[in-house]
Amino acid sequence: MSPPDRAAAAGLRPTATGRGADGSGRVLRARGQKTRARLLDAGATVFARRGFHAARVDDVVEVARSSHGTFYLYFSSKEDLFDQLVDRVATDLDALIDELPIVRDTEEGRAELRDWLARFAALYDRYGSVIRTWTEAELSGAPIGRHGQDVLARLTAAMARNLQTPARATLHPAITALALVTMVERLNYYVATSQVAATPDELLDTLVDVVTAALFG
Amino acid sequence: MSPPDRAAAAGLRPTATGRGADGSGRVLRARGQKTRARLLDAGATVFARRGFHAARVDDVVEVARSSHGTFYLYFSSKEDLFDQLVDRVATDLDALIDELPIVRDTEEGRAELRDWLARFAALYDRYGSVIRTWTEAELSGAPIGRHGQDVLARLTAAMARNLQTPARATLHPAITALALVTMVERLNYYVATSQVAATPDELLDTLVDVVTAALFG
Amino acid sequence: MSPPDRAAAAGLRPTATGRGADGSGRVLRARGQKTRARLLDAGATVFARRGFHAARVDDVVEVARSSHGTFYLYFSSKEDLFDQLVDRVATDLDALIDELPIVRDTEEGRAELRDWLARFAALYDRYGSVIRTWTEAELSGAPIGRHGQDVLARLTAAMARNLQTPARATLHPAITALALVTMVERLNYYVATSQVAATPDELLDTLVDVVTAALFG
Amino acid sequence: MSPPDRAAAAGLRPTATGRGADGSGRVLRARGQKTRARLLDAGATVFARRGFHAARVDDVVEVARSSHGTFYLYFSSKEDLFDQLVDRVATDLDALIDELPIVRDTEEGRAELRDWLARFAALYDRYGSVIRTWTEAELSGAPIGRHGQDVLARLTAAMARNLQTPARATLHPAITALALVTMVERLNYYVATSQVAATPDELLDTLVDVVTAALFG
DNA sequence: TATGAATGAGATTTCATTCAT
DNA sequence: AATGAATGAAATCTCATTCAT
Repeated sequence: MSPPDRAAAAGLRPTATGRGADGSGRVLRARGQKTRARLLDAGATVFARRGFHAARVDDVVEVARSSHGTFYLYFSSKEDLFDQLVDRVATDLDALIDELPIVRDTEEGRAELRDWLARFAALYDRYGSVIRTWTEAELSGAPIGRHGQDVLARLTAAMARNLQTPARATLHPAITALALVTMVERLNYYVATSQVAATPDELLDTLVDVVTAALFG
Repeated sequence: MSPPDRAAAAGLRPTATGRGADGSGRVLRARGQKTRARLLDAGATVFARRGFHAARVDDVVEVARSSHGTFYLYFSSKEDLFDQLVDRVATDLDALIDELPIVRDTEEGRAELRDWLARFAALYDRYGSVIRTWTEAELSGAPIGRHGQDVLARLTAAMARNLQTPARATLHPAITALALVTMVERLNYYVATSQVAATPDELLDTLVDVVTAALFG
Repeated sequence: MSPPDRAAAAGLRPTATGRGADGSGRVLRARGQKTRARLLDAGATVFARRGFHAARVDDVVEVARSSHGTFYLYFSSKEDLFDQLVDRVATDLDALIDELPIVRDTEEGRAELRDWLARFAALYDRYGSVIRTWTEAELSGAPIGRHGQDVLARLTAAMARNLQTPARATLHPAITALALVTMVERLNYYVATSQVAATPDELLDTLVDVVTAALFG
Repeated sequence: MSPPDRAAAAGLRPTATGRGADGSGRVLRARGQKTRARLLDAGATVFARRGFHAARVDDVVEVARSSHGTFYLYFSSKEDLFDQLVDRVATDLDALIDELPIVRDTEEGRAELRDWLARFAALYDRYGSVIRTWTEAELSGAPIGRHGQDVLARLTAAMARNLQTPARATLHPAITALALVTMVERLNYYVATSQVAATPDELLDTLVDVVTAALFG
């Protein structure tokens, strides 16, 4: 009745080496790797365009110039595709989070912050679609939503380290950090989706200004 | 938290005349008014839980303890229900936008800002579900999304008036305003959905601090 | 993501009264009862013709002159339909099992046995399709298969009571009983599916003879 | 239990010449023979586990540790694989049918019957999976099913020869024979699939007893 | 005014078969 | 001789909407 989940059974979880993570055996050759990557990219594109629910597998395979059958060779469901995209983004984002600098109100400090924000913007430009979809309701309860919340929590915690200075002792660290983080995320969102007319440079300059002001006002 | 008079008024305002919104010119008696209100409330609840796409008419009528047939007596489609909810929220929000004070770095100015933010929070507590769903709707470029964008634009414009002072002339007005607005919206979102542990008071205090700092840093 | 199973949630489990067995609320009116019955009958027909796997929901709704949507209003899946049919058959069969007579080698005893076998044949004629499908492989592990095994076990146990006489003490009760039961079932199968040319009367006469001979040989 | 020489011989007999069964006239070398045998064995296993319809080529090649491409090198379709398995079994079964003894109610006669039943059990142990699947195939009226019916008819006819004695002239020969045959088949089925707890010896003893009783009761 | 029932277009998913290496 | 990859027709299932009472 319940057919063995081929993709899952085959251990297709994404790994750069193309070897299933559970060691169950299936190894993807070059061509398979390419197809899988094409489907992941297409997924990012389509989820960005329509959100998780409105996105159809049909759209994904069309963008990837593949077929339904092929899709289910690599992903056990639409949700699985999203999961794997989330994994990818979370990994990249975690790496970035580790590098969030302690903001200083100096020429150098501002340069460091600006650089980090630029890298965040680059990542957002590529995978913002997935990040935005984290927010999409109903998923919030599911493990996916949780995953997104975890990353958000780590980012906020990293930002909160900036508030452990006497200067801003009066601010509630968790809330302030979250305020700054969401501001950064949303602004990137509005710029990435062209809902506000601003150049990337203007975005960065403003963010550096506002964040610094908030921290050292 | 949610101001009762506002909510009650908003519940009926769009059809205060008792005229059905489906263009049929049908006049609603007391019982019909009540059913319609129940469906609208249920819609807000369900859209909040699942988002626009994942929300099923089935869910709405179940929450409203009504039936499919009845639903289509009051709304011509699922989208229509959402539209009417948006109308309700947009009206209330526009009224609030008109009252956004010019922020001043004085005891009195902070009190005014705090008061405004409290009223925003109250509105968000009640109708945040719909506001959040705007984001999802925006992705599809539907007229609904446009409606949301308009309100956002008006709110941002109002906030931008705060930046036309010499003090902050260096900041990009549109972006900064948008940054502050989204920060306020998102923080309310995270508090309303209990994704961050903070009391409403802490939220308000922090927002007043950060907004003031950003404007007068 | 996982939409609430409408049929299951609605408590549509079959009950003559049309009230959900779990008391969850949904009550079927006359029309609904009729449609559900039509679908169950169609299921029996189609499963008989093609077996469980080859049967398509398409076939079932066509025979019932209904639609896909309606089908899933009453059954959560093809398997659920089968489950409910099994329930129905198992209940009837259990009632019959209780009445299996102790076989006696007298005119009267043979008449009793013949009568029972006739009733079994009637039931088999109606629901043999479902009974046969119990056998269909892979189902054996699933709860469905188990259900079938249970009924078989009860029938065999009832038959085994016939062997607790000194006369046949040398026979292995469980195996002998099973041998007789399967013989009865299979013969009905071959007659019902016209794979052997025999009249119902010939079938009954032969079965009475062989069973009696086996027990009193 | 399964007589090694028989099974081994049967494994290759249909293509003992090394000629592919797909009509391509391809001549198989040792390696090809081995692969083909592995696929046939895997087919028997999988058909047993899931039945004809539920069995996927995927499962077969996985059990055979081969690939889809290879499968279609040896078999033109899933049905072809089943056909070839049926051929294999039918050949063995026909040989056995020819040896069905005329049952006599003597020590020697019982020994002969017991020996024959033991050989049947051995064959069933090995290929019962395919025999069982005949039943499923019969439902669809496919040529495969017909094949199975033919073998059954021959077996029944052979058994019917046992009834042409004055002693049992009152019994309907075809039905009685079929009754005995199906009893033998089903009992082997239940023992082979461990659905009844009985040793092969108990099975044989009981079958000899019941068959003899039925014929000479 | 209300509602249970019915519908069918459209989405997801499966799997036998073919292809390219 | 072997195989990983790709395909698409066909199946299952969902749900917004209409119908009949």
